[in-house]
Amino acid sequence: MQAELRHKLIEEYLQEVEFASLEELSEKVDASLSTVRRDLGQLAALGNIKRTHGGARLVQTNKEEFIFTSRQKVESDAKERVAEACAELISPNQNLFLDAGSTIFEVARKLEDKTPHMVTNSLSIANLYAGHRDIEVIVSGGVIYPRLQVLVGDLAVKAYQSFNADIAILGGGGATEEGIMNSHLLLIEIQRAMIASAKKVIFCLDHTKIGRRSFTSLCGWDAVDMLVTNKEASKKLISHIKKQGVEILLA
Amino acid sequence: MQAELRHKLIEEYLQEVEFASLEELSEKVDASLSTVRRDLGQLAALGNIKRTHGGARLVQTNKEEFIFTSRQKVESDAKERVAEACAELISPNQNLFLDAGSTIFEVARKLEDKTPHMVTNSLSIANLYAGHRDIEVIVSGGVIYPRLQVLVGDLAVKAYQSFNADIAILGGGGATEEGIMNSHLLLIEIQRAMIASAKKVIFCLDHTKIGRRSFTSLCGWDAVDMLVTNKEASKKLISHIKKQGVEILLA
DNA sequence: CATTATCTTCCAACTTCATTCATAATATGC
DNA sequence: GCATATTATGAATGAAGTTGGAAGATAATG
Repeated sequence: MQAELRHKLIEEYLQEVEFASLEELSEKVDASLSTVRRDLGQLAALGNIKRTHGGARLVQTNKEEFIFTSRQKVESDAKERVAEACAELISPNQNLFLDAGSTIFEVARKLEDKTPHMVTNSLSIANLYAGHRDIEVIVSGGVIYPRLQVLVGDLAVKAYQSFNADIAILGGGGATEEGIMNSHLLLIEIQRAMIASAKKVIFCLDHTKIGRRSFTSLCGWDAVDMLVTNKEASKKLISHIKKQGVEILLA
Repeated sequence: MQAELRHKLIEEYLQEVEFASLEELSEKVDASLSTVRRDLGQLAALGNIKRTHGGARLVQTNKEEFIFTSRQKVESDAKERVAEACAELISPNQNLFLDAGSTIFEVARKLEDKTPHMVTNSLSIANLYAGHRDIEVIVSGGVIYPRLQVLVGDLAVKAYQSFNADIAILGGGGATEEGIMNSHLLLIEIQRAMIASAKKVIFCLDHTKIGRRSFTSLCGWDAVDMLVTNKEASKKLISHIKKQGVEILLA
């Protein structure tokens, strides 16, 4: 097997599992431990991967989508581009549902000129526009989920059920051939309510999420109208998703 | 098992259970106590985790990070004393309704040790405890009223109607012989809902509000169980209010 | 103050690492 | 096509890092 092919396989595999041991990778690419060690050394030198004792992991791991503060530093370039592209899709005065999560927060930032009406369960987004006179923000209500700055629970679900949005903009923990996944059950419950009450459903996921698995399945691709991601996302998986009738926007 | 994987497992487990003993973790990741100890030391050094005697807990996201707490100026001495006195009245684990407004925000600050369950329509209070694991904060939902950091409207009213509180702690724009007044109709609508669903109603008003008129009448003294104010308040008016069956607390 | 639990420090067993070397695959020159 | 240079691979080796347990120090508990 070619070195290049191995490198690609290793990266893809790490996207799925976040962390893998040398032995695991050795078996996966059918090469000796020495070779895998060399491969990882090269990939690590390029910065694509972080080498650890006994294995390797994706860089950026631990940066879970739903953990961030409103004072966060600039997110990755990819995330910003995705957010920008998504915001472009919105026309003035549309009614939006906005999910919680760092990517969607970035989208919200870029919506200032569109003066949309937005419903959100993200405290961060609520704070962002709390002092803004021109933008109407409806907060869903709910119990504060510590650390995540998200409102969850019955109150939030009912709130989304009682509104109708033109577009729901959502994030997630990962996406595979089967559909979107997310890590927190409480969030999934709310995201499903958003999907049910919105005319159009757009997911914003940067390339690090494409191919990655997460804790629980949120929905299949049939529930999704559009996926906004960036060019670095796995071409193979993207075309597979496209075949399932999802409109794709590459930032 | 690799160190990296153990770290991930430990963090995930702590997110579930909040606190875990060494032994518990040792079993969970199938490693010796020594190893877990070392792992926790490393995670603690990174700040992801807080080490304790015999175990570890998640580090709480710092509430100081939030926009609104820092924006709050030091309030007047009188207001602070009123807030302190009001907080003293609360016993642990009571269910509270917390109004918006600067005085009530000060009360909320002082409730940290009481670990009450609170429902609020104040974004500032929501932010104050957004990262706090021990205090359950329910946000009412509603439309953000710009400048005031308050949620108003139907969603907020309905939220308060659907809960029952032991105590509602409210503020206002002014108080006269006839009762409490407030400036914003939208707020009054919500405050009335709070009063209707609470067993006990406490108003916190510093002396500058006593005797002052405001735009609209909120309620008469018959709806109020207790008034917390400070010694500088008009004695004459206070005794008049007392005669109407309102318990008075002078800070 | 005594008892127990937990922490720190240390060491031996074990795993993983970097380096070296021989062999296999690939490229280059004639 | 054949011989030779270049590179990639896999195994062997001592070095470095990791692990689990034991012993003494320290902290919690009644």
